[in-house]
Parts: sequence; structure tokens; C-alpha cells
Amino acid sequence: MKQLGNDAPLPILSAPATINDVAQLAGVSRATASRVLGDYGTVKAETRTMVLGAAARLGYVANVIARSMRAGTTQTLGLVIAEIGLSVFDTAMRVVIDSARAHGYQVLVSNTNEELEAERTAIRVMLEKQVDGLIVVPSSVTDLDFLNPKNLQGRPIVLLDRTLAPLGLTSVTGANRQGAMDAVAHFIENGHTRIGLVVFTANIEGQTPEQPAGLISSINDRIAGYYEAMAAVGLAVNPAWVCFAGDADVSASAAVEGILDAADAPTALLASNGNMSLAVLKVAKARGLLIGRDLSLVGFDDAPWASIITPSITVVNLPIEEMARVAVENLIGQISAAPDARSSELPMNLVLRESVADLRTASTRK
Amino acid sequence: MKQLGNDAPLPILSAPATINDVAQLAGVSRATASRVLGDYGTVKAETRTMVLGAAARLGYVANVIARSMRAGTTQTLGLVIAEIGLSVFDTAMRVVIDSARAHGYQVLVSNTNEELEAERTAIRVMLEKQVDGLIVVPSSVTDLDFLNPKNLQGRPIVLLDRTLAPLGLTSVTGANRQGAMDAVAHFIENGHTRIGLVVFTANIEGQTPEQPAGLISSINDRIAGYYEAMAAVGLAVNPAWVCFAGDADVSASAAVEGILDAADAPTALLASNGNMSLAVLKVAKARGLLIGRDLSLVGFDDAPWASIITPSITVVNLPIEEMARVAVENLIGQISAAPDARSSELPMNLVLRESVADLRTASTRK
DNA sequence: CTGAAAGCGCTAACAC
DNA sequence: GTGTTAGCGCTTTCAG
Repeated sequence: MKQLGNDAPLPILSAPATINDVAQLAGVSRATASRVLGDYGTVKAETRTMVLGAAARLGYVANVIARSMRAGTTQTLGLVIAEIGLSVFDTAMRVVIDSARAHGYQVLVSNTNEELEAERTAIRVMLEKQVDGLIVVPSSVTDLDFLNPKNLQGRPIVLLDRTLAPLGLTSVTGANRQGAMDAVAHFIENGHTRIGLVVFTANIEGQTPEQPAGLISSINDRIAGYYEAMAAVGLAVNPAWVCFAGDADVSASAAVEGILDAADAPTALLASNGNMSLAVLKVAKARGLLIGRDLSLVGFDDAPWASIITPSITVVNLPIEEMARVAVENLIGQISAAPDARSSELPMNLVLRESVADLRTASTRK
Repeated sequence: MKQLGNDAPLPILSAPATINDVAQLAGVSRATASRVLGDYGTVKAETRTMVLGAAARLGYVANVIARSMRAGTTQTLGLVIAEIGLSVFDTAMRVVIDSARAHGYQVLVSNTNEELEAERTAIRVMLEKQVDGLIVVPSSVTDLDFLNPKNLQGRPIVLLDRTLAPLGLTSVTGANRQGAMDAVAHFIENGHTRIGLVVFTANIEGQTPEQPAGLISSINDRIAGYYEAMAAVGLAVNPAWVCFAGDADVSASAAVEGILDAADAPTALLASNGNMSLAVLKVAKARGLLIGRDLSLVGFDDAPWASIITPSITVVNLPIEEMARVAVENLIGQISAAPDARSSELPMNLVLRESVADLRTASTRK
């Protein structure tokens, strides 16, 4: 390699310039170039200028991969999402990505489509890629030893939206049980007594009236809240009012249809998530049922359209933005040192709109 | 370092196991361990078993970062999205992530919120992280020298949804001009002559009736299509029917309000994207206007709610899933070798639903 | 203030 | 079939 003076002509590089090229062109050692580029140690102002000039001339871009190798940190977080396209998770992604960036981290994203195997692979790949930490929306409640910290190469993890009790991992969730109870209470306040529950839950085939085993915690809690709120006021639940569906298309609709076809069909439906709200809307539309009059609906997770359509939809809102922010901060906290890995459960609040009919005969307005 | 036999006791490692640890525990050289783990070259079956066993016992996870450094490839794609949360881009993300994975690539995602500076930074960070290629939804049409291939370290790039004519980069877009023309033609077919256009366009302040300079190509093409279709049938465009808004909340609503308040207000509105459709819905709701009767609407980009609400919304659908797939395949094609970097423009199609009123007096059904 | 040299974990010639 | 060795690009002691 020929030695180049300070103002040497720009060499033609086939590959992207390395720190060696910069050092050479500036006529200094690699170490000095690194000091300037990495902005540490001490370098004569003049030398610094030379190096910076050389870097600029060469269009030098640091190879962060190489830096990572020495530093042992990649400034990258892994985000494993159960279902991109579901409004609540899209929002979570946006916030995770944006606030990670604000903290100097990039985000590697994987989508599992609620499939266990995809999740397992995603985690492995991210560990291989040496992410500094993981934010995971877990999609299964069994066979999750791959999420056990002992298999995580010492990398911190935060669960988002769902907990995994047996593993005792840090999680950031919504108060789903309370949210469901509030929804049911709202129906009751408005004179409803026949209240149904349609649950969207990945990983089951078609639709079924029996509660599947191994539901993720958020759904589980919403179901528990529903039963608890009904029981609290002594309202009986007709088993035909509760149904579970495994996909957003046919079985979700079928589940809703099934409930509406029951002998003493509910006047009100609690939909377990955004997909299910859409399914209720779809069936109502097909049957010519006017939401908020012929059929009442409360959904979970506020979506951009929920407030704007007519009638607008009353929802139990998951504070997903805040949850995502908390998850990132908690994770970065764990990475940086302080192991204050405390789980948080954020309150959910009922957003009153127009989709619940007031069944009270007189004018008993609250 | 002490030599360990085949069945040596498991050493307690503070840091994650490296290939050295595996080799040592298996009693072979690093190279052999690498051969087994990387599945190349030839190794005696017995040795292979030893190595695999050792790796398993140690919970060995390959350090892909180190591998990348040698290989010069990271198997990672960079995705720079203009607005996470807009249905069309969320879908693009899902497809990019999923199909990249199907090709053995992971995806680093950044969100620019349509801000030039964020985009510039995102690209730089991704180059630093040595992504093998970039998929970018560019948010600006000026100052984009950072997207010039000569500043991209030789890494291929594919533009999604929008072109950048001066740079001549490969792009995958929709036939926006044609789409807008189809929408206008549909209005006209249904007897509308006063047809308005509300445009959502980031990076302007508030709302304005004049067409801002430097609009991204997709929006530009939609606007051009609108004017062209009107001109084609000799329909005059009242300037008051066209308005531009810079944010999804107040100014989008204000733009719609402004148009509806015009002396000869349009009977039909073409909304330039999903955000704008929502704004039209919002204003219509506030004014008690029934879409599909009092005011007709055609939007762009099909969203999950568009078909389900009442009335359902007629849209010009961007084939975003296919576009995203094509973008990934094109990019990976460029990475792998074959520089068949041809841009594609995919057809858009009008999805007829219920949001356009038939103004023709008699029963001239088509 | 700057340079020489070691090494992060891995793979790939090249020997034997 | 397997081991030795060099080196990807970078940072960081340690000398001077």
C-alpha cells in the first residue's frame, strides 16, 4: 500500500472506505483516525481537521458492525410482534421504533402472525444478531422455554400487552379484567341484561363456543372480567352468548352470527379486540342491524376509524402508546444497568360513544 | 486455557458461549467447530456429533455479527417508512418483513414521519449498520442527495410507493394518475359534475388552496389525474374545490370544511389518502351529511374498515401487498447479482361500494 | 499528542 | 478430516 500525503489525490476505492483508507489519506495512524471519528481521546486540532477532511472526501461511513464486535453492544433492540396490521400493534411498533431511536437504538422487527414456531425462530435470529434487548408480544402460553432468561444469552426482555406468568418476566400490560368489567357495567347501566362476548383468539381452528385452553393473558383477563361483572350483579350468562373464533374472516363472522341466532339473543356484544369489532360491524351490516339501536357494541382497543364512523364505537381503550413507551424505557433501563425490572399494568378507560343503545324505558339518564 | 476432554464437565461461562468454547468442550479446533456449525466442508460424523453436543450443552448461539464481518453481508434489509400507522404503510411493512424473512433476511425499520431530516439520519444509520439493501418510502422531493447511489456505499435501493425522478432510482409504485382518473370518471358516470379534491400532504403548514411545490410523486400523479379526467370531459374545476392540508387533524378537517362551504360546493369529493378519507367522514358526521347520499366520496388505499362501515367507502385501491413483495424481490435480486433493477408501476383498481350517490334523474343504470 | 499491536468471534485458504 | 493461521473493521491499552 503506497503512502499518501495529506493532499494526495483521491484514490479510487472499489469497496466502501474503511477507517484505514481515511487514516492513510489523512497521513495518520488508524488509532488517530479512530480517535477523531469516535470523538474521544485527544488529537491536535490540525490533525482532526485532516482526518475529518479525508473522511468527507472518501464518503466514509463507519462500520457499526465492526464497532459492535468490539463493544459487545449493537444499539439494536428486537421487537417481536404478534400481528402487524392490527391497529393496536401498529401503534406499538411506531412508538417502540420512535422512542428507541430517541434513545439511540434501532429496531429489528419480526412478525409472528401469532405462530409459536415463527416466534421461536424470531427470537433465535435476534439473539444471533446480538440485539441488546427484546420486546416481545408473546403469542403462546405453552412451550415457551425459549423465552426463559436462561436461554436468552443474558439479554433483557420485556413482554408487551401480555404476561407469561410461569416465567416471571417483566411485562407491560393493560388492566384488561377491569376494562371488561367496565364495559359490562356500562351495558348494564343502559338497561342491558343479555350481554354476549365474542372472542378473537389466534391459534384455534374455526369457531367454538367452548373456551379454548391456553389463551393469552390479555384475552383471558377480558373473559374473566366479563364473567365477573355479570356475576357481580347476579346476571346469568347463557353459554350461547359466548363464542370464540380463530380467524378474522369467516369464523369471526360465524361466531357473531351464532350468538345472534341464539334463542334469547343478546342485545349487547362485547368484542374482544379490533378484529372482532370489525366482524360484529360486518355481520350487523349484512343483517341490516343498526349498531347502537338494534344491537349494542363495545370493543377493545381504539382504532382511528372507531370514533369517526357512524355510529361511532364505544371502546375500552388500551393505552398502547404509553405501554410501548414504558416497555422501551424499562428495557433500556435493564440494558444500561439498573435492574428495576418491574412489570406494570396500566389502566384502561372506557371511551363512551354511540354504539350502546339506552334500553331503559323512561328517561333515567345518568 | 486448559484443554477439556470430550465429556468434560460443563464450564461455567459468564459471557455467552463462543465458538471457541464449543470447540474446546468438544475437543476440536475452532475451524472444525465452525465447519459443523456452519454446515460446510467435511467432518467425520462422530466429530460432528461431539460438536453439536457441546454446542447444545453450552446453549451456543452463533454470533451473526462476527459472521457478517467476515462475509461482508448482514442478511438485513433497511426499511424506511414515511408514516407508520397509515394503513397502507403498515401493510407494506408486514409484507416486507414477512417476505424478507422468507428470503432469509431480517428487517431494520425506521419511521420518518415524513420528515426529511429523520429520513437522512435513518439512511445513514442503516448504512452504518451495513444493511444489504434499502427499501425507502421517500418523504421529500428535494435535498435528496443522500439517496443518490454514489452516497449509498454501493448498496441497492428500491423506492416504494413514490418515485424520485431526478435520481432515476428503481421504484415500485401504483398507477396513481390512472387511479384518480378512474375515480373521477366514476363520479361523472353517476351524474356528478361538481367534483372536489382534498389532498393530504405532509410537510406543509395548516391548509391551503394553492398546490404546494415539491409534492411527492404519488400525490402529484393523483392530482394530475384528477385535473386530466375533469378536462377530458370538459368539466371546469372551480379552484375552491381543491384544497391541501398538512396534518391529519385540524387542517384536514378545515380543508374539507372549506370546500363544502364554497358557493357551488361539490357533490363529490376525492380524498387523496386514508387520512383524508377519515377527515371527510369526520366532517360529514359533524355536519349530519350522509355519505353516499348528501355527499359522495371516493378514497385512496383500501383500509380494513372501508368495506365494513355503513355506507362502505368506494376506493381506488393501491395493490400495496404486491408492491411490497415486488420491492423486496427486486431488492434481493439486486443484492444477489442480477441488476435487473427495473421500476414497476402496478395497476390500481376502483373498488365500487356505497359512498357514491347516483345523481342521474332517471334509471339510467349502467 | 500519536503510533503499534492486540483482539472482538468468526470463516476460509492452506497445510498436513 | 482436521488444525493453523490470517484477517474482516474497529477500538483501546500501552509505549513513546
